[in-house]
Amino acid sequence: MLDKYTTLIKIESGYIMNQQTFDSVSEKVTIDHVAAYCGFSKATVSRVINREGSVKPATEAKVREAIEKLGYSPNNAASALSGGRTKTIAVFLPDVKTEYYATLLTGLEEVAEKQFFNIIIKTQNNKKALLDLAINNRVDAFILRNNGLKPFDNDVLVTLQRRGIPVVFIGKPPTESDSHAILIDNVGGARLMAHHYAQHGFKRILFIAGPKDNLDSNDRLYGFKMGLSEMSAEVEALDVVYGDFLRESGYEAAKQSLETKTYDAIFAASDHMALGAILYCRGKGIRVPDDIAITGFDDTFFSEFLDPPLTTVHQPMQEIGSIAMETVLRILEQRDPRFQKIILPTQLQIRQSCGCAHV
Amino acid sequence: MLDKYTTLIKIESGYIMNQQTFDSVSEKVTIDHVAAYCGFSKATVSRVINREGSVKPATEAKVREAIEKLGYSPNNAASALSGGRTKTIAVFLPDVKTEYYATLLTGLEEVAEKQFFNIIIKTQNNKKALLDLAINNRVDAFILRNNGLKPFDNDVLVTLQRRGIPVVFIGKPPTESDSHAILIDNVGGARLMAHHYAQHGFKRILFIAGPKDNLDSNDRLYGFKMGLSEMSAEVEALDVVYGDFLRESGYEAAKQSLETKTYDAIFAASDHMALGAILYCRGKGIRVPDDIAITGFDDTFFSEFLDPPLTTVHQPMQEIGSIAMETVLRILEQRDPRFQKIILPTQLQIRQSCGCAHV
DNA sequence: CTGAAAGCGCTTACAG
DNA sequence: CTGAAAGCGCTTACAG
Repeated sequence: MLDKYTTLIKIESGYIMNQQTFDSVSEKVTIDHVAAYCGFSKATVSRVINREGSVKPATEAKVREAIEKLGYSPNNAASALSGGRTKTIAVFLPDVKTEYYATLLTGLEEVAEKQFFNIIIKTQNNKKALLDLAINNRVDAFILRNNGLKPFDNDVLVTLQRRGIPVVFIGKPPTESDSHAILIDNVGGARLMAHHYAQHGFKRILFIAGPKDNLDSNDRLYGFKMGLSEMSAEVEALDVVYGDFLRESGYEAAKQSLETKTYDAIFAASDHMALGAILYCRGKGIRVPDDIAITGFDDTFFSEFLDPPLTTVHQPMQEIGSIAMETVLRILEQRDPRFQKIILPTQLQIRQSCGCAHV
Repeated sequence: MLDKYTTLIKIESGYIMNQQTFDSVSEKVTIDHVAAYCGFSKATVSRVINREGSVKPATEAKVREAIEKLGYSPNNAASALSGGRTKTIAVFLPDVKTEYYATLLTGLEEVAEKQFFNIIIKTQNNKKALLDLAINNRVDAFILRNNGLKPFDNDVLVTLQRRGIPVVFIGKPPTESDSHAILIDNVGGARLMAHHYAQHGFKRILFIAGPKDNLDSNDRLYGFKMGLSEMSAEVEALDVVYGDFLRESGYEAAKQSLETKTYDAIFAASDHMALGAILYCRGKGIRVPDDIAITGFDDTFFSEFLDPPLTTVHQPMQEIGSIAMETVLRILEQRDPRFQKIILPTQLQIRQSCGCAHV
């Protein structure tokens, strides 16, 4: 032990060893080193690191000084193996490429990095992989995004619960129960859009929805109808076609619908589908917004730069990510999260594709 | 041991235990279990898992059967701690939000997932964090994206090398040495763009570059000039302004330059800057491409949907990611990667912003 | 409030 | 080709 300790000191001060200069940060410092350095046992060192609270302030101070001095940071694998924290969070996302999820991930990453947590991302809803992470204690908690289509296996959720592994959902959780979830106000955003539609006086409206039983899409339609009726809008037609949130399906939906019927406006449940509809109109020489208004939902990066710039419902994507991560970390620290479900506000982003003039 | 083994069998067949039904996948199976099941020692089991090759085929078969039967998968923390594989790769990216990196990450993720490797992503070029991952054996290898501005500390690289941890760079590595790198053909792509410019007969050209000493940007300018001279283009002016690859800087560059001078065409070193330039022109009533041609580099998602659709140089972003990951895994498996440096081709993507007609 | 000791689940010399 | 044993760096009862 003394040997190790002596060695350590040398390294720390950057001495020459074996004909090579070692940098303090480039060599392994273990809990034994800091224990030796401060004169307490490694159990005690472990306790101050894990904030067990049962350590005398004076000794805590000495331990912390040693940690600082030696540049010690715990080996996560060892902690994990002995049942402690892994300091890593598993994140399951449908993909990582569409701007929506990329931005979400940015929010997640940002706060994780700040708290010295690692993120492991998985893009396949793979039951085996998920369980593996949980069972082997590779991960302290999960953040799950349910894409609204194939929900997570219930027995997976049960396993996590039985093992006491915290889970935070992004979007509606598969079971109502007592799961934590970060949601956005789909209903409210669509409702605002409806109010705006009423002001424009649109009478024949096409709603391009997401997949038929997608919860987000359904909420948006629900809110839209609610808003329309609140304004006693004299709607002659409110037709609904189903897409899959992607551009291509928006194009197809517009094509199908506009070939047989005319509308004053299209409200798409995603900006990508709105883009598809705009592209269809552009190809057909139908002018937006002069001949038809087209609006979306999401306010993704490109919406602002479309021609015409897209009127849409803004949702705080990055914030969803950062709040989800904060919630998870708060649960892990036993600081009871203040809310079980957090609903983030959406807001109407008026640009020109609805027919409003450029200001 | 027998006890454990018996228990295991019960679980495996889904028996009722302690008034609760256990699912085989939801309980922990260790190397001891499979050793007991197949009658060999755990050392042997470990050997077949790690493909040490020194195992008799007959026993390997039995071990594999046991593994399969019990649904065993090794505990990564334990492997890591005892000096083995962690089955996780660290990925350092400047960000994860811009489409460029999001797509890269998708490629990375895709092949990692397929090979049952985990990815830990970091978006801060944080020396401490990087070393931590390496020193604590949290990670088998690194994939590093040098953003061309603040290169990775050389002593970090030295540390990795000394520990024998494989590193693959995306983009030019900071030191030429013998590092693995996945590159794209910046020079070739820009050269093709120059040829196209020559065909259009553009004489007064503005090049909106990236940061002054950014390698990608410099290569693009180099290739562009090369292409121009190859065609003996009669260029009256080739001015260069520097941006930072982002939209705003493209806008500013266009503003500065077009206020004092007129150009036939602008070639921006990124699509985002090209977008900025287009936005500036749109605001000023300068028609693209009628009054001025504007082209970019990257072929990001939105380029196709701009008005006019952007002529640009396509680079295979997702492929860069997947090849980088494949290269890393190949190195880890000791299968010598076929190439030290891999340069992926770029190609000219002609759309309308250069003045070519819609076909 | 603190320490000695066992144990987490692997891998890897070392024998044979 | 295979096994017994030590050890990786922590955490956590259990004592005191």
